[in-house]
Amino acid sequence: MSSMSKSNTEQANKAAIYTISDLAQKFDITTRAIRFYESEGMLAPARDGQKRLYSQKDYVTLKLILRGKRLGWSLAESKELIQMYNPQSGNQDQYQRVLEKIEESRGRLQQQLHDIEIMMAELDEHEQRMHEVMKASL
Amino acid sequence: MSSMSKSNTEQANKAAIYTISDLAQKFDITTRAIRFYESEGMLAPARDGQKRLYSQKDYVTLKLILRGKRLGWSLAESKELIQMYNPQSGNQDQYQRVLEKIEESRGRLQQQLHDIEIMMAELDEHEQRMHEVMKASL
DNA sequence: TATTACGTTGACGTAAACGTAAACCTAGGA
DNA sequence: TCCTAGGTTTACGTTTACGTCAACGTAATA
Repeated sequence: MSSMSKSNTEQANKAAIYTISDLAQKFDITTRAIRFYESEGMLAPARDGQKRLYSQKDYVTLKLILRGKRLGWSLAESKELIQMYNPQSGNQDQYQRVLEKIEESRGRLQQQLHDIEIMMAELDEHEQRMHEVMKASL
Repeated sequence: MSSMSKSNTEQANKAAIYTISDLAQKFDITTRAIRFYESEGMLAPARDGQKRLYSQKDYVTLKLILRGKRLGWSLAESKELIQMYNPQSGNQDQYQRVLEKIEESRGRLQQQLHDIEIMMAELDEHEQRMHEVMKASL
């Protein structure tokens, strides 16, 4: 009836909460790893008594961490990125520093992009040679 | 005068030889690292008495190792790749296994490519937000 | 009520990839 | 002949990123 109420799914999403083993399953990592990331100051789950309760934000943070890992970033580097994404009120100078870090990250990603292109090309080449050698060996 | 002789530069390249500190300088790594890679069976430089002499092939191998590192590959993984590139006479089965490894490497590189695209997009987004916040804070 | 499942906090262990220091050799100048 | 600059081996130390117990709490379930 009301066009003013936010969708229930949105409400549900905001309230979405995971246990530590939920996340471990979803991301195929161990609970130990998740606790370790917390000890490194990368996660700060809520608590129900002793038990950790992870929000959607924690979920996203974990996704960032693991994406970083796949790209060979250290946890320290991913932590910087994550902190960068977390809104921090600051002065112009600090904004400037964040912009520099963004540029830095971009630079690294571009280098990796370049490395991947070369590796792909070399794999292609090698595959061709392999096919030839295989034919010759028949 | 002869169209049969290989170019001198090619000869020169084959003879190209580096000391360990030459390579350390060129790649901006320590000699310790280079010796470590050898101890891991990834390099096998010639010797002049005690001293190591690195060929063009060693140079290329080092390049592969470092490219792998930039992409977050372990030395063990890079070693596999390097061995894959080294011509090994084998049977059809072994060729098949090499082809599978090539596919595997490609898969990983594609995942990384995808991760990079997402990261880049997120960096762009965040930069936009930063600019807005900076304007607002003036 | 006893078990099972899942959670917690220590705390020590481990693999990878070098760093660092000691103790030595050796060829080429001053 | 004595440095100095480079090279060598051996060996222990260090950082990162968790793995692996142990010892315990708690909630649902047979």
